Amino acid sequence: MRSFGTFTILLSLVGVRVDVDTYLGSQLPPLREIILGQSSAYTQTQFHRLRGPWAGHGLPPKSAGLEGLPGARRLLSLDRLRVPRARVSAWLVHRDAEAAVPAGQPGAAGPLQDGSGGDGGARDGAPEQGFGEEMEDLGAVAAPGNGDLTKEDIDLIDILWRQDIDLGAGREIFDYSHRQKESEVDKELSDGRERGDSWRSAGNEVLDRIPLVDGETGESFPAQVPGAEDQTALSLEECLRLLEATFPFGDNSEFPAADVSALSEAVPGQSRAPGGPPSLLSPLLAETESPFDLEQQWQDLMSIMEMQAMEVNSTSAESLYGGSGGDLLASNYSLAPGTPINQNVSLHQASLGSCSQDFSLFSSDMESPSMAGGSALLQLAPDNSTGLNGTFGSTNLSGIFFPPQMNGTANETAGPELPDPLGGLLDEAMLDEISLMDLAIEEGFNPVQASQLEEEFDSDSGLSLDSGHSPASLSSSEASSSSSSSSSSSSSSSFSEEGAVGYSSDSENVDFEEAEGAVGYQPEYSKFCRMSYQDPAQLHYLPYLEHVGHNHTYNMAPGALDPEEPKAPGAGKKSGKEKPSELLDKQLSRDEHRARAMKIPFTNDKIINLPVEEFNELLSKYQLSEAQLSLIRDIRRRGKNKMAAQNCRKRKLDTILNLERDVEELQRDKSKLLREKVEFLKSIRQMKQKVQSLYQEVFGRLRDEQGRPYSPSRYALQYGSDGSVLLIPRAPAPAEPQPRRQERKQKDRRK
DNA sequence: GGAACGTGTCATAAA
DNA sequence: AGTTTATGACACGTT
Repeated sequence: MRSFGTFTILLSLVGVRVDVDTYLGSQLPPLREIILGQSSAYTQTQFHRLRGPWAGHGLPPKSAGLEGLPGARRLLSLDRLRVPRARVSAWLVHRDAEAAVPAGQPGAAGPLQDGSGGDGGARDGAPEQGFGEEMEDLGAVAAPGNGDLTKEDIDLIDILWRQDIDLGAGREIFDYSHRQKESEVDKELSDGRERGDSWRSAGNEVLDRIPLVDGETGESFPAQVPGAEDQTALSLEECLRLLEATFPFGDNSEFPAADVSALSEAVPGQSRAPGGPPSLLSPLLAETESPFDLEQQWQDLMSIMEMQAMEVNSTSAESLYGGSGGDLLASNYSLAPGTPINQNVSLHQASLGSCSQDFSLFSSDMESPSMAGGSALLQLAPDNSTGLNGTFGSTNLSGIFFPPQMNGTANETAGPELPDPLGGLLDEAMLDEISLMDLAIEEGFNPVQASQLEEEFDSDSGLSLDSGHSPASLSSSEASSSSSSSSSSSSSSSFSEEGAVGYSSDSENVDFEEAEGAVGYQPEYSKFCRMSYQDPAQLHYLPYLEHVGHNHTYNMAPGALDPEEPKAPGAGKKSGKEKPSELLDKQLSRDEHRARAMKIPFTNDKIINLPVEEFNELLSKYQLSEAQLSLIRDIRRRGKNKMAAQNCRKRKLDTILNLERDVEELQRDKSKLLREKVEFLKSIRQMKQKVQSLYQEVFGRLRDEQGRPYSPSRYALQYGSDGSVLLIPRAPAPAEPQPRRQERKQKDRRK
């Protein structure tokens, strides 16, 4: 059974009774699956089936009115919509703000999308459609300030969204958020304001009106500064939403279940701290800006690369990737030779350069809302929002887990921050990945390959290890190898081939050596039948040829047919008197000529291919001179060595081909691993975002004895290994005494 | 004419 | 010890 300890933590902090049944009754998918995007386990159909009831019917009425926590919502929304996500988020923020405004807020851009609230049932269709609707809304509701989404932008978003769908891991997240957003909007428009819970409505308004800073994109949307009354309590939906957006696991493997009483104790005056939630939540959201920004920069760059790959891919005959960004990246490397360098640079920028820049990598259209959000943030929380951006903007990724430096000292990064187990990992992993990518670029192979792509990758010329050995050439070589093998085993055409291969117009006589090498007259023929002469069954054929093609050397006296005879074969070969015999001579190997010259009574095939016993037996049958025996032995030796050389070369070639194949395979594996690494990095990033969000949320709701919020610059939450949560003071400020320094609260609980 | 390639041959080592 | 096989090196012809 799933534990909802995390619920307990949050809900107890905000003074809301936990009703797990409400969650369970909401027919929500398991938090783990929704949030973590184990989604990948779902097929698209399954997912739509999964989200169907929720999207169609919305949350149960009991929990339906929560439009709050836009930031938390956006933690999930469009998480994988990288570059365009910023724009989409801007639009979402805008829409949220507008949704909150209809109550009469001046400056509302106009009527909110009716469709989004009423088309929940229709969203069960293909995700493309759903998003298409979104995009229509997006285009229609584009905010004057930041919503100048062009058709190109929308197309880009759509492409990336489809890409996310292909990625598998992203679609659920997206759809979940999408669904959630629909639900929220729907509730906002329909019954959200009719809710009798005035406090909740007020809270929602505040939450909706505070400067919205997209936790993922870092974009801020200038919303109207609310009355900023105290807003502490969250509805169950808010908590659910927050939890879902924060914790990936329902069983709270990372955060032990909280004890309600202990947590309540830890947050005295929790419920009515004036200006609490807005001032805390907004900096919370703002704080997420920079870390998200950093990582999103990286992610955006990845997305861009994927886009490039996609574009390149779309033009190529073979669709190299059907899956992940890594694949896209890989294909990008392979298919777009010009791009790798840019990607490389981009990666470096994202990982290194981005650490020192806040939004520099983003276009102006993104900076705009961010800046606006920042200013609004200062307005809302003048006492603790200062330097937030600076702090996180200059913090590397490893600092994402550090307690929020909500106050002052922008560069006070040191502090008693919590250790960041994932931060270092992420940094290292990113560095490794970058190095891997660099390596990949250096090696000229595509780094990332989806498992799905593996078959496709086989045809991926991007490996470009050896363009000459493309699968076609490989197969052809294999075919030739096999053919040669088969021919060697079949032995059918062997002997005729022997004649072709072995016989040129030469003889071995020293005088004839100039003709050596004529063997290669028919390379093709010999290539196909090179091993055929191993077949003894064909040995009888050669005598026939010998007799047919008479050699003028035969005219020589046996005594004159000394193997060392200088002139006879050569003269005959070059005489040109008898063209037919000359042609025939050219088909004879030197050894054949020698054998003829020496009047060897059996064929060279026999000489070469007969087993030793039979060969010796054959020799015993004839009265052969020593010269003849020597020639026969040489013929046999050379013949065997000739075959051996052919086999050796064939083996060598096969070895080369196999090695190339192995290299290809290893590169595929490497690419696959790299792609998996990228996926893991994404997961880690998401986890960190969620954990950070929860941290900030929890911390922001802590109150001291006087009901005042704790200063993030002075205190921090620390998670104990035993599951306890401690409020610990930060490093003491040199000038200012720490009144609550000794204060130490333990919120508690056990798993 | 020279490079690349294919082939045969030799020398040598190992089986 | 002789034979077979494997392989590097070389030479030569062909393209």
